[in-house]
This record gives sequence, C-alpha cells and structure tokens, in this order.
Amino acid sequence: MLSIEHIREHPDEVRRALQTRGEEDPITEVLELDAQIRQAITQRDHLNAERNRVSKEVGRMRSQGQEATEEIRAEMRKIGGQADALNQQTKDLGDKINGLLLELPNLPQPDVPVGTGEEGNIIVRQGGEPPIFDFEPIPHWDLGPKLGIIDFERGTKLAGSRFYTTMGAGAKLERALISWMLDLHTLEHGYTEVSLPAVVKREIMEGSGNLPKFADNLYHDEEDDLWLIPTAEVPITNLYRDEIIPANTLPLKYVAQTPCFRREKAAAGRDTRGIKRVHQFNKVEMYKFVDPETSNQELEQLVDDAEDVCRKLGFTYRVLQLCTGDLGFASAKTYDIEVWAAGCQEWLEVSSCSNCTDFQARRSNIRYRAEEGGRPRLPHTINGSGLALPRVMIAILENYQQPDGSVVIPEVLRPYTGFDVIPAKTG
RNA sequence: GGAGGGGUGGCGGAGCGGUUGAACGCGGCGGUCUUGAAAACCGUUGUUCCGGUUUUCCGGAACCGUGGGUUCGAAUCCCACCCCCUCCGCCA
Repeated sequence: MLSIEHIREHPDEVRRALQTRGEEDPITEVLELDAQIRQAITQRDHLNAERNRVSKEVGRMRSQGQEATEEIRAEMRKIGGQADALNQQTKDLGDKINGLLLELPNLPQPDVPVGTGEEGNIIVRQGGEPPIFDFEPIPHWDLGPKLGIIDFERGTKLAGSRFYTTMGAGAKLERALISWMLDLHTLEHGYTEVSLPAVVKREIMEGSGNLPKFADNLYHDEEDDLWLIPTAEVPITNLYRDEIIPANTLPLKYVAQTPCFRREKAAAGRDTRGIKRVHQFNKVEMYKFVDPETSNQELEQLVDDAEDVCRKLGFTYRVLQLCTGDLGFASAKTYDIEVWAAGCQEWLEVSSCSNCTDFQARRSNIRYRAEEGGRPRLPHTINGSGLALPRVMIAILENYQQPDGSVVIPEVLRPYTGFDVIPAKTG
C-alpha cells in the first residue's frame, strides 16, 4: 500500500510512477476522498469533545447530588447522534479510500528501467558455462517418465491437469534439494529456518499484496475463508503483522520451504508440457525484514544468496533486472534469475527477488524501532526464491543427462541423495 | 465437538456506569546520592488519527480481544463473534 501522506504531498510524482507501470490513475479520486474524510474527522472530533465535556460535567453534578436536566440530555442525544453519523461517514470513506489504495501497486524505484513488458528487462550478468553435449539432450517431460521418476498421468488422475507425481529417485532428489538449500541458507547465509501454515486468512493475503487484486490466481476454501498460499512470502510477511519489532533486531532473515498453490488462470494453455508451470510445487523462499536505509544492499545480497545455489549446482544462469512494466504488484525493484535448461532449450525463471520497500509493511502494519525509545517506523521487506523446486529439477535432469539416458547428480547433492546417478531404466 | 474458566498498558495484576489512558507491582528511561556500581529516593514511561506549530511542541479525538447495542456518559451493562486455558470425547 502506498502512503496516503505521500500521495497527498506528491500526487504528480505518484501519477508518473504509476504510469510507467501501465496503471490507471485513481489519484484524483483518492485525494478528493481524503479531503472529505479529514473534514469529517475534524467535525466528529469536535462533537465528541463537546459530548465528553458535558458528560463529565454531568458526572460532576451527580456527585454533588444534582441531576442533569432533560434539556441537557436531549441536547447531548442530538450531538451524540450527529457524532455517530459522522463517525459512520468516516468509516465509509475510510473503506473507500482503503479499497482504492489496496488496488494500487508499489512505485518502482528511480533506477528501474522503464518498459512495458518482458522485452524491457535487462540482463545484468550471466554465470556458469553452458553444458556441452555430443548427443541431443531430451526435455524432462520425456526424460522423467523414461527414468520412471516423474509420472504425469497419475498426477492428472489424482488432481487434474498441471499436477504431477514424482517417484523413487525423483522424489528423493527433490527432498535432497530442499534439505540442501535449507542447510545452505541457514548455515552459510545466515537465515533462520521457519515452518509455516500453507493456508492463511484473507487479511494475511491482503498484507502481502495478493488480495484483493489477484484472487483469480489463488485457491480458496469457502467454508473457513482460508486461502492456499502461492508462496511462503505470504505467511512470512505477516509473521510480524500488528507488531513493533524492537530496536536493534533488524535485519531479520528467514528461509522456509512450503508447497505453493497457483491456479495459473492467466497462463491457461501456456507451458502445458512438463513441470515448468504447475498448480502445486515446492519452493524454498528467503525473506528479510530490513532497515529502509539498507534495503537495496540487502536485495543485492539476497540475489547473491540465490545465485549461490545456481553456482553450486553448476548451472548456467543469468540475472535480469525487471523493467517497470514487468514488476510484481508489491515490488519496487526486482531481479529474476533464470537457468538454462538444455533439453527444452529454455531459460527457466527459478527465482524472483524483490525489494517491496515499505509496501507490505504498511499493508500488514509491521513496524520497527530504529533506536531504543524512538518512534516506530516501517521496515522494508525483501523476498526471493532460493529456489523453486520443479524448475531446478528440470535443469538438473536436462543438463546432467548422459548419452545412456542416466542422470548424474551434482556433487553438492550427493550427501543428501545418497546416490550419485539416476540410472537409466533397462528393459 | 461437549462442559467450565478467562481475554486490561512491555510483563504481572486492580478496576461501585461518571474528572480512569486506566490504581498497584515489575521492567525501561532520566535524575539525586556514590570514586564507580548496587541499594534507596524523586520524576518519567503506549499506539494511531485530526488540527495548529513545524526536526522541540500544543490542543482535540480514538484505542482495556473484535464488532454491534443500551446510556448524557461504558474497561465496567446487553448481544454476537474470535482467541486462550482446564476437563471430557475424537483423531494424525
């Protein structure tokens, strides 16, 4: 959520920034409503003050054995009624303003390249060497079933299209990846592991920015109004909802592994083969609550933590900076990490790392104290995958496949898998 | 799911419907004392919003689980909901 004060003081700057994201401009309406609500609040407070004053007077009289006249009581009833009406008005106006603000995305940082979509993204750097094959590497949707470790038909039988099942070495490889990534981030990168609910309340989804605007992409349980998380970012953001984080505790760094549920409605018909785009997948997510002054450095560091996973797995990868038109709703600045998959011949987005500045903190009412006894302020929040499992699985299977159809396990994972190769099936 | 108990400030814990933002204790902060520290004593101690002033500050409003209601006035009475604890039942 954007700060109403900021909109009030710099309306044109906000308008311009929203434009670069290709957004509508409800700023004029917000400002009008804001003027109205402030007037109503002032009036209401004056009436309340009057009511409080007289009521105290009545109390004082009563303690001296006198009763309030019916005249006074009638007058106060009237004032009270007016105050209550104005109060209702401020609530309605507040809801309206809030409704508009909740639909507004974060403002891009000044150094974010302006662009309308994917084409505007900039390759910041590349890492790793592309694997060289003396045979034609095959895509994972062929390789997986061939090895007997991915089963698409049975996944579909259970839950429909875009669901899948892994078995044997496939299931174990995923579990090994999860354990290894969590160990890497906790032991070497200083994150604290956290285990979280996979469903959350409506207001939690609002806090992270997924609701009200993106209900379409979420699975929802009607009976209890619970929502399946599309990423661990959602519950982690809200860990400190309605709290004031004490001085000298930032940065707080968390890493969590959760299932992620996405309806992928907008992508209907796209990437239907394989496990690149599915309705349920596991992801290791990194998240930080940081001091606003350091948030951009913290973002760079988090990107490096994610890149470290790619480096250690021996991937060819590239880091993109997203342009204004491609930024996520809550983000002010985002880097994507893509790894090369030799089988399907594609760059796969395995991580998206964003500085959400104070956008989520304001929505979730998370504050911190910069120093002991200081005023509470909004922290910045940083999130990024570290990494998303299915696409990492794709990259490993496709890039490490051998001429005989087997797949070699990257060195770092072997202590976790307990095997160093997924053998080709014979017969 | 059933029965009972409870939700008050950073924590503990009071609070006849009326100068109660809330006694008291602890903690925190400032000060006196001390070579220093402790003890003792004195003072101070939340958050949000509106208006004025504008890095200090002043005035007002709101907040005692949440939302409604009664009343001139509600932490205090009524209703609904949520959460926690104890016991019983069920279950991974």
